[in-house]
Amino acid sequence: MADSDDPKSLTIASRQQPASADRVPCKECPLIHCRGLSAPDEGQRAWIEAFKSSEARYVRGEQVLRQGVRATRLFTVLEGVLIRYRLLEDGRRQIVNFLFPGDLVGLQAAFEAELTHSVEAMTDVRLCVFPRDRFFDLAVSHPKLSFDLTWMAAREEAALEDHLVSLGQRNAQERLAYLAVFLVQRGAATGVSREGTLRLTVTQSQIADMLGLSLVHTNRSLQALRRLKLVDWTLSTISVHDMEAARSFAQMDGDPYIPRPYI
Amino acid sequence: MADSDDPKSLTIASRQQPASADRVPCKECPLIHCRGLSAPDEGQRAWIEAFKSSEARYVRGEQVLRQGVRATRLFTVLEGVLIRYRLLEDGRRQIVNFLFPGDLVGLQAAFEAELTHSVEAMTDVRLCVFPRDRFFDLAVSHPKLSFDLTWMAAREEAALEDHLVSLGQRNAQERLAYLAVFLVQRGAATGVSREGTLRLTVTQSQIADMLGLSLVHTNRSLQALRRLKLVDWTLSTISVHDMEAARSFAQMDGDPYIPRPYI
DNA sequence: CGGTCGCTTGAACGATTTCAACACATGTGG
DNA sequence: CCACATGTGTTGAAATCGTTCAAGCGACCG
Repeated sequence: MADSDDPKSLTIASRQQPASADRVPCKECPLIHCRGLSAPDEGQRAWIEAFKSSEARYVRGEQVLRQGVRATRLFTVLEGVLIRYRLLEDGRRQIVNFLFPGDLVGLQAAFEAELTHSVEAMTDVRLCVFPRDRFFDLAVSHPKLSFDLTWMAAREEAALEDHLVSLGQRNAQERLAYLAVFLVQRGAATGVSREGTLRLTVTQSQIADMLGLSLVHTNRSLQALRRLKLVDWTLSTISVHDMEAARSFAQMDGDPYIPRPYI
Repeated sequence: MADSDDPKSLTIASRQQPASADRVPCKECPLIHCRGLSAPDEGQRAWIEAFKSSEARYVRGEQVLRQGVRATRLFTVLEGVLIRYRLLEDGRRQIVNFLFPGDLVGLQAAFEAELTHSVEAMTDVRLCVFPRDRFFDLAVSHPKLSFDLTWMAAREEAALEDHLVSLGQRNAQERLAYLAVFLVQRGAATGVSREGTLRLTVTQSQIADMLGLSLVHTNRSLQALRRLKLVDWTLSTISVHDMEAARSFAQMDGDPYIPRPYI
């Protein structure tokens, strides 16, 4: 495989060929019905269909993109959840964000830049694959798509801003509450889960690496939130019993439900 | 002024009308000669010229955009430095990023979203003003510009990712070293300063609010870095004596000098 | 001159990390 | 089947990093 996004995982998974056998036509894109996503119209979907080169699948734990390489493809999440993280040389890891259906994966690749982060599947995932080389055609041929692309980049930037505020200003319990609410709401908006609860396997070690906390302190703070009856976060399930209480505990403002465009 | 980006500052500055009297033609854009910036070609500059509605000036301390409002204009930095920050309800402040010449200000405004942050001038600044309403024309009429726009959004996202890693994984001294290097290099790339030193007035309180540290601890860590002869950061000047040493102290990787497009 | 701003210092306190151990479930090879 | 390793969560105790409170200093300004 000449491609640099070799899906060999550092952690768990055994090697697995992305099976691009079946392929969902964009006209029947399952994401159309997500209330958190605003679908492109039929004409756009036809055009996207032509742009899309294939579909890829990865199992939980596999790496989709690796930090430091120049990838030749970009992706869109069709199904499943992934994380995006950066490793420092001494092994410290910062999880930068979670990726849900409709999200763009590896936008940096479009600019021929070295990736500054890796991407790993948190669940089994299906991705739409787009070739980098024809990426520039997008802007030329279909301005609305290009506009949406900028929109998506801006939206991701806003999410990172939120996380930044969290790491900079909130203490451990507030960060946890914030992240729980963030994930549950993103899950609900993208059809991964129903309101208030998200079934997703996240280890405490991953939570710690997202929030810049030690594993031990993450564990204790999680217990504290459970006692407060604000958030109950287990290995397989995140539940926020009282969304409003949790939001105000974490000092979250702003509308949770702005529908996002996707490609 | 019907516009919601009223430049009345919460902090210092007295009210000042943006004087759009003189206006630099884009063909003679002073940023052309910045080695850190890759200028649009002549054709593009002509088109940008038409898109640009005016120029605005703000003095140090003035607010350019205010969190929570829907702005009708977006800006580009022609000269000077600004900060972008978010306030929490209880008064905590997180500075999200610094803005240098060539940077886009208020991209969120383009999508009719409420701004999630405020923007304030750190020095006297000159901004190019673009109307939000004609923004969509950009994508339609000139794909390359639209492409650059996405590029800029992606670049800003990458910067936030860097800051996020800093807040999540680095201790106080490392964060300070990282920020100093970041600012000095951005300054050098955009012609604000010469290599190794940046003349820019930043209070320790602002540094603290950027790095998620208390004022007192910021002060002590700054002194420690001075004793280590890594970074000497005073109210008016940031100097990094040994760039390589500072970079490795802060565990920074990746190329500092990727030329950025601007508009 | 009083007042504000930015910086500095000391000391006590508290949040978070680190070290170390153990419990529990799962999977694997002998 | 057991023995063993591995991944995840939990707990206790000590150490460290960072915060908070409180005070003082010099510069600048009206």
